[in-house]
Amino acid sequence: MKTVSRRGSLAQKIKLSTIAEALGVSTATVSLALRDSPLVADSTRDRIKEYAREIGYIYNRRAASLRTSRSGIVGVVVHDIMNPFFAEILRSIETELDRSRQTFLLSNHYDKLDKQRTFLDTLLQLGADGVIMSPAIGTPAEDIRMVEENGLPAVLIARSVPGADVPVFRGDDTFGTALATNHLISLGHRRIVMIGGTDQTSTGRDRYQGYLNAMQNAGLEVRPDWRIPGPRTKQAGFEASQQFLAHKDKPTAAVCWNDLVAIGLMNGIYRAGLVPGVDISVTGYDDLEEAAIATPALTTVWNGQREVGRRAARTLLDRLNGIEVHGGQELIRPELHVRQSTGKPVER
Amino acid sequence: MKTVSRRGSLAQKIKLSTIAEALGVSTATVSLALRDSPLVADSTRDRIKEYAREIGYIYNRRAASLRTSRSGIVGVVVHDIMNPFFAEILRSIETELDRSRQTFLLSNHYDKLDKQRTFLDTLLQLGADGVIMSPAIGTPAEDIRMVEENGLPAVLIARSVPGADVPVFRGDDTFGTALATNHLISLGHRRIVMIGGTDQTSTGRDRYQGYLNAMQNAGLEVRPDWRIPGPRTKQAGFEASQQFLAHKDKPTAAVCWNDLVAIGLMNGIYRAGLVPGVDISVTGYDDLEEAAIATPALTTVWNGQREVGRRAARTLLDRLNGIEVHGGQELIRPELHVRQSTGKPVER
DNA sequence: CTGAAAGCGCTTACAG
DNA sequence: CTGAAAGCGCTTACAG
Repeated sequence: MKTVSRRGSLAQKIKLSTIAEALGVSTATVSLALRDSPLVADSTRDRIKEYAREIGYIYNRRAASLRTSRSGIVGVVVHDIMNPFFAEILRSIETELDRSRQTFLLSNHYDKLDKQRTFLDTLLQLGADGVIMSPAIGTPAEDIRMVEENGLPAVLIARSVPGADVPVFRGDDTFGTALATNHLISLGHRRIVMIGGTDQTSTGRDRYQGYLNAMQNAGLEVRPDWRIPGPRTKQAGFEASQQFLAHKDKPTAAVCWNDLVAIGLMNGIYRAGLVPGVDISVTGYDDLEEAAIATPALTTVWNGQREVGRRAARTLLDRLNGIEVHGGQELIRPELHVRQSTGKPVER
Repeated sequence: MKTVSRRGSLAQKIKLSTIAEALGVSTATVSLALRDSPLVADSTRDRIKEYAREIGYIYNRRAASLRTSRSGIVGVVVHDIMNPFFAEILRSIETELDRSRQTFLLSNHYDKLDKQRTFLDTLLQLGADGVIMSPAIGTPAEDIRMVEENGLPAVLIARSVPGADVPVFRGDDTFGTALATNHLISLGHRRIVMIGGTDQTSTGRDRYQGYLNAMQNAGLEVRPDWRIPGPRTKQAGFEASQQFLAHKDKPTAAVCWNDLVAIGLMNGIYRAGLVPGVDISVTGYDDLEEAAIATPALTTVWNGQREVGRRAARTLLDRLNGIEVHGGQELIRPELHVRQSTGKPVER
């Protein structure tokens, strides 16, 4: 157990000029050679690259970026990267950005505007090339405009910001929730509750609207207390189960905000001695990998996470490469995946 | 739907000298004022800061960092940030780093050495101040030494790298797995299987060793085919359930690599018409938030994720601040949390 | 308490 | 195909 010091003993910093002097060429030539410029003779290039590798040269991106004003950094900020819904989006963004050798700088904002602002500020200070964001609740269009005006192009995912004229990629939530609700109605359910979510995001409003549309089109009554709003976590779903089961109207089915809420709810239903999919039907939303192996396997709505991430990343890369891109929303069409958590209603 | 161009129309870049000229002071004074140096008169400082805010000045960290060779960036690389085990560690790292106003740059390596190397390289190029890593399987000590020698101090979490003389924070896996195994033995189980994990990581070897120790200390037989190695996911646990249930020796309990595997296994047990915690006892590892709301609530080993993250971050920050720090491993002592997924054995 | 000047390590016209 | 020189936007001795 010996003590370690802050810095290793680096003999002395190796830089372009170190190589240039050693090989008797100019720094311009070294710079061009290392970036495979056709302006440099093959033999010169090979000599330079070989020598650079040999002495362990490390390219200084700060210096380069200061000069070129391109950093190779793309920021990504979402509510919570540990949420599997965002996780799946992030994976496809990562794949796309890796391909273009962009470094991606990730952050959570936990729906806190000031955390989001701090992050955007960091990106501006680092001279990031662009940002992909799922905006925090209450993000004003002005915040988006500010970063854009400072040379940081933005692309939105999952949520839109009214008044912000940038590309947005998200699922068609109204349509998707209607799919789930209609599925329950077609099984014979009449008393259907919606659990989770909030009116404060575009997603929240849209999903509730989809539920309302489906209920009303079927001529079913919608009671205000049939909506149990709340966080979008397993824990919240678990806790909502008590409120749900104690409901005097004995609802027979629940349309859940997402798979996490649905899985939590199903756990709560089990704890109460009932069987989800038999005694109570439950639908999720997102079709996380986990949905298929839940018990019972969860009927849910596939929300195109991969697609959202892929298209958002590509659109941003296009903007970086000077390709013109359309502002405005692009909706991915969701699909219903029927599994075992839904069935015909039984009277309790 | 109008087209958006790559860059907003930024009138012209505002920099220190813009402010200096406007206010008739030097850039040195502006620089010092913005960083609250006591060298600057209060009134001068206030004038400068006020004006900077007014015209929307954005600090250029690349330029500053080029000059000072400190970037304010700390890299964090783990197998998979979406894995809830790492997620909990990351959250506490985030909290610590936020407090010190360090930007944290996150990456997955998915246990691919070259992805890890690319990331470390990026950190070196960006002049990152330090790195916290859960090293990919097979990471040679040489890789750690290289980054350290290039001025990037490293701290390891969750896994150690033999021969690398840097601080390591992880749970005491041998002890923890022995806790779980002993718990099952004390309930009366004799045929206990270990599911998930691999011999290729220090964690994998240690956890298996803990299981072996407990079994042997109790004088119980350990058969080679009582180990079902595999990935550390729900999916893997789910799939292992078939192999487990088909076992000719009819094991009555399973020590799982982690909570994810345990939850997947329990789902598989349900699917087979058996009840975990009654017909088969199952233990997890990590005590994720999810463990407490699983069905049945999972008996598991708390692994000190928060603690690991917090101490790793603090140790790195100490190194950055020139405080001497001890290399070598620090083990967090795990605790057994008994819930409903374990009980006395029943003969099948 | 403030200013003039050098320099961090690159890249990019420009000249040859 | 290669080199000399300017400049990206900061910070830091140094001088006053």
